[in-house]
Amino acid sequence: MEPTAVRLARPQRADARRNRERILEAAKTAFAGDGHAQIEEIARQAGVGVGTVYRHFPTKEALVGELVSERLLVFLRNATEALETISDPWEALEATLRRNAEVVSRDAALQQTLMRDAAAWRYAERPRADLLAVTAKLIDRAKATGAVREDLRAEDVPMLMCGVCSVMAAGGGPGGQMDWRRHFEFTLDSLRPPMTR
Amino acid sequence: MEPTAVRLARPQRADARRNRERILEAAKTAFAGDGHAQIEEIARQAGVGVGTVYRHFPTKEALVGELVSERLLVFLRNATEALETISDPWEALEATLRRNAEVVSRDAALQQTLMRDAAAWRYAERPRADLLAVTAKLIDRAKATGAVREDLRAEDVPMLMCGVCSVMAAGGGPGGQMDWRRHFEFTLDSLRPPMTR
Amino acid sequence: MEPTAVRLARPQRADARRNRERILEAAKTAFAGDGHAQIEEIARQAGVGVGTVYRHFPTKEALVGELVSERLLVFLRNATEALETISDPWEALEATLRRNAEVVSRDAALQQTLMRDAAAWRYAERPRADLLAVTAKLIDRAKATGAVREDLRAEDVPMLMCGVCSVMAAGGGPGGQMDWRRHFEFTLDSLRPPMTR
Amino acid sequence: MEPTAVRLARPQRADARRNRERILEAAKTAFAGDGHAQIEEIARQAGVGVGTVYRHFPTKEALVGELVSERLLVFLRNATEALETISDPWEALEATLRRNAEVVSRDAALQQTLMRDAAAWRYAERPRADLLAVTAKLIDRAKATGAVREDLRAEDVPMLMCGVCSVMAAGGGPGGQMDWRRHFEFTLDSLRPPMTR
DNA sequence: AATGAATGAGGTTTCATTCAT
DNA sequence: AATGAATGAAACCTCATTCAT
Repeated sequence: MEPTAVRLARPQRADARRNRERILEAAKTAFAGDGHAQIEEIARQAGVGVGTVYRHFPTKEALVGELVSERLLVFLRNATEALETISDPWEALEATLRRNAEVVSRDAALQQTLMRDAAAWRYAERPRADLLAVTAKLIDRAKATGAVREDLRAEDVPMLMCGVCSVMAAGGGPGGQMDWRRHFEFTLDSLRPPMTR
Repeated sequence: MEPTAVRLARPQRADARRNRERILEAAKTAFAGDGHAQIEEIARQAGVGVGTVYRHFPTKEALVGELVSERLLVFLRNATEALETISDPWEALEATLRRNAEVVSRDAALQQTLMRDAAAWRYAERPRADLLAVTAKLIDRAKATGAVREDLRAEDVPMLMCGVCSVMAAGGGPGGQMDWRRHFEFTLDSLRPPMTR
Repeated sequence: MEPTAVRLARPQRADARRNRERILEAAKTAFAGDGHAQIEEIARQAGVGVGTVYRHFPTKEALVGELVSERLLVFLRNATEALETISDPWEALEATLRRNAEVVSRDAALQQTLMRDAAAWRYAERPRADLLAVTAKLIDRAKATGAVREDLRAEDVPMLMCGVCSVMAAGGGPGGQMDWRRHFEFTLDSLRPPMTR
Repeated sequence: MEPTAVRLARPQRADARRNRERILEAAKTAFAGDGHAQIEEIARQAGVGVGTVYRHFPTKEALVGELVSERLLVFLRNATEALETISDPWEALEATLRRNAEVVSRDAALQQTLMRDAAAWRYAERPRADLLAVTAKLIDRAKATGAVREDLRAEDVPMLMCGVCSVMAAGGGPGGQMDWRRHFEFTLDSLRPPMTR
């Protein structure tokens, strides 16, 4: 199934791969709490030594960056799928954003990172670009039917989702009055063409 | 040696008050940079010892909370003023939000706090309630003219501004593509009544 | 006894001063072994927390530098004393070098540092310069009587003593055949004017 | 599967030997910088895995020891050659020392080791003994002509060279005033018979 | 024989907070 | 009231060596 000829870069030892996954998994869990996590704890949870973590990820930042990348790939998958399976342009865009928001809402790590650890983005350039491209397609299709405002750009989407994420991360907010789903609906509405007043 | 009789009426209160102000001022400056600040540095800038900082604020969190409170009072003032001086309901609301956003944009400390240091909100309960009350008046007036959506609530405003703040804090974001003013305009649009489609 | 007017810089709290001494003392002992020492261990020996060590010395290097400085002051004292009390120029120079070599021989930390931790020298610029000045006087006096070679310079002394130190640090050397006192005698001889052959 | 019969005569020894050479070469280069080197880096430079390094040398110390041995053999060759080709005893001794010093000066690894890594000497017993023997011959010849002091011993030479090496390793020293060649000249002078005063 | 993944004991440094002076 | 010295739990990262593949 895997044509050997294609294996250009190291096939990577099975156990190493498994460890890598375990570390990523442990990191995800560790960050999930409040967005903070120590390498030692991640290592312990993954059942490996700290050195192993550092073998796989040169820096804590790189580890977080990988987490972000992984998530972006999920976003990308959702976006691509919506583009291909949902015929109504607005519905496709909405479904994409809604699914991705739900994905993020399950993981504080990403929220925190999407917003504050700007440096980690460096490690996720590729998936970010890809996601942006698909987003642009979704938007263009929607513009064609007049479902979204004319001035909407693909780059607006991460910006808008950043806002949604911040509400998630606020965790209910001061009076427990912050509901990210409500914020999300406002955000969706803001994508619509303006009223003719 | 110490005239006890005088102490009852809180003598040298002036000294303490001045120190308090100095600490707050120093903290504002310190946080302004990137939202991080060490107590020791704040103390030095204020020209006092760390111990003095802790005499005035039991905890770093409390200090940040006070900063937030102060800012909320500014918000409150802006909101009250708009309510009293701008006759058009929508313009009053818009002006309030715009001014307050500009205020926040000048100070990373508040941005960071508004979003991540949820705990600090505890120390600002009073001004928060007051601000909410005035905001409610601004919104009600606007609803009466149909300028804003019917389901808009005063509690939505901090939530929406949280989103705007997060974009400020992102400082341009990954590709330097995040512009909080643009996000603010989207947010304003989302307050409007939905199109009749 | 202490004229208050003179107290220009912080009188420094008594306990702080004591701690500083204790840390220095502990560091001396710790390094004495094999020239290696950990901050934690030094702190424990001094009966203080690591933080205290870092309050007094910003960096491990700075701590070592202080150790070097202290030692240089001892050298300086020996040199000055010899200059003042020993009338024969050669004997004064010889006594200085001999005493200082003995001082160093009791402490591996300094030996190691004198030779390998070049960076630590930065923290000892002042005493180094002073020592060099007195050494120059000792040498000039000796030159006048023809007791030392004409081309000898004050800067040669640290260089020559570096050699002696390295033999100390070698601790007997491979076959246990290295005796720094013997090396010292060779070194002394090399200061003499060349034979007329 | 594995032809046991053949294995008795140590087959593929060529491979192993080549690896060994490559490791040694890489180590030499790696140490040349500042005397520090990590096994992993050495392995990479040699194009082998760390495990292979450890197969050839049980310990980092042993590897360094081998490096020292190699160098001692060069010294030995120089000494032997001088003994055979230079008729004037003093000139032969001087040339030997001068050449060997130059050799060392090109390689920080050896300098560092000659002085501080006393343990590594253990791995170089044999060449050390040989070198000592030839040195003794050089010295004896020189003594016969009165060119060197009567109390000079072969064992003094490594001791004296240790001093010279330390000056090399100091790399210019604190004020950049340490010149190992100057130290070497002093050292040479100290070998001479004392003046009759 | 070779590989390189894994280990984990260090090592340095930071900083919110407490407490003796 | 004020001071700033002291604390010590984290936090990140390195590297000689072992061991499964």
